[in-house]
Amino acid sequence: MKEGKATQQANKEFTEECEVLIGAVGDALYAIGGKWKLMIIIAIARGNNRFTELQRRVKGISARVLSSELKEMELNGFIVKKVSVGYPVLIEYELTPYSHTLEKVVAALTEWGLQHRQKIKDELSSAGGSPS
Amino acid sequence: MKEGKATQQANKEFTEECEVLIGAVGDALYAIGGKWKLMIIIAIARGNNRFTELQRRVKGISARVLSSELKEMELNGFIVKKVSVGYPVLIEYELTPYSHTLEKVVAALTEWGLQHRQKIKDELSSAGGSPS
DNA sequence: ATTAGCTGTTACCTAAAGGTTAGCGACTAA
DNA sequence: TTAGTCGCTAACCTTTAGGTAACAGCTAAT
Repeated sequence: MKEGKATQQANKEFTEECEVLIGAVGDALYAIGGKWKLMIIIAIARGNNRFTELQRRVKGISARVLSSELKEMELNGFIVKKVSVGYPVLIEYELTPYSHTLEKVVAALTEWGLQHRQKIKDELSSAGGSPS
Repeated sequence: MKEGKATQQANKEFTEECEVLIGAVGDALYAIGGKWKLMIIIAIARGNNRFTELQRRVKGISARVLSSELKEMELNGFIVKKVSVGYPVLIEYELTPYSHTLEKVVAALTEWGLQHRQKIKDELSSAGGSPS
């Protein structure tokens, strides 16, 4: 059970680093967690700027939830709502520069999601592919 | 409103790509979403392999939730539970190779989380730093 | 005149996630 | 003997995310 002082010190730093990292993912998940926010960001980034467009693109989201997510995301500085007072009134949602800081996160998550789906598919087809 | 055929084709591919991406993040969030899973993975990766250790490291998690998360993560192939039948019985959780595929995701998320926390802190101190 | 699209809001409800408290069985240390 | 650690589990409860349905005011098309 004995540890030298150097080892103890190393452990302590390791532990602290660990807590910082855990805190950081906690913050990140708090801000962009949930089922929809990242999907909405992807959709807007891909040129879907209008409410109904988003509703169609983000499969399964309801108007109520889309509306409340957009509001929250605007409040938190991820998107801006632009109202063109032309005719008819045109409402568009756009990403702020801040939401572009999420690019790496989105990229990592989509990449992982793609290979994860592939893995699940492979497992299913090898396990239950041709049942007796 | 007119679009050439080439433009329409480009739009269609863009749209499809968008749906694939949205589907992928959806899958990813389904598998590793929620408040705790990534935190637990970080903690285990940092050498916290035992139940009580994890409970202490992942601040705020309850025994009930930790237990059920560990079970689910074992089921989904992210961790393994090792029982050493020595004395006393020693139970350790370890990451599988598969959970290491999450490294990029974890890295991106922690990096973003760190700068996000910094941003929030800056906003607070400049907005409410020295009220009259 | 009716229908449909656009951009939401409101009220209501369900399901899932997660928190709280308590305790068990086996052990150890004071 | 008492108190504490470890690795949970059960029962119960609260909170929150999210779904459903209806409707609103406006315009455009049939």
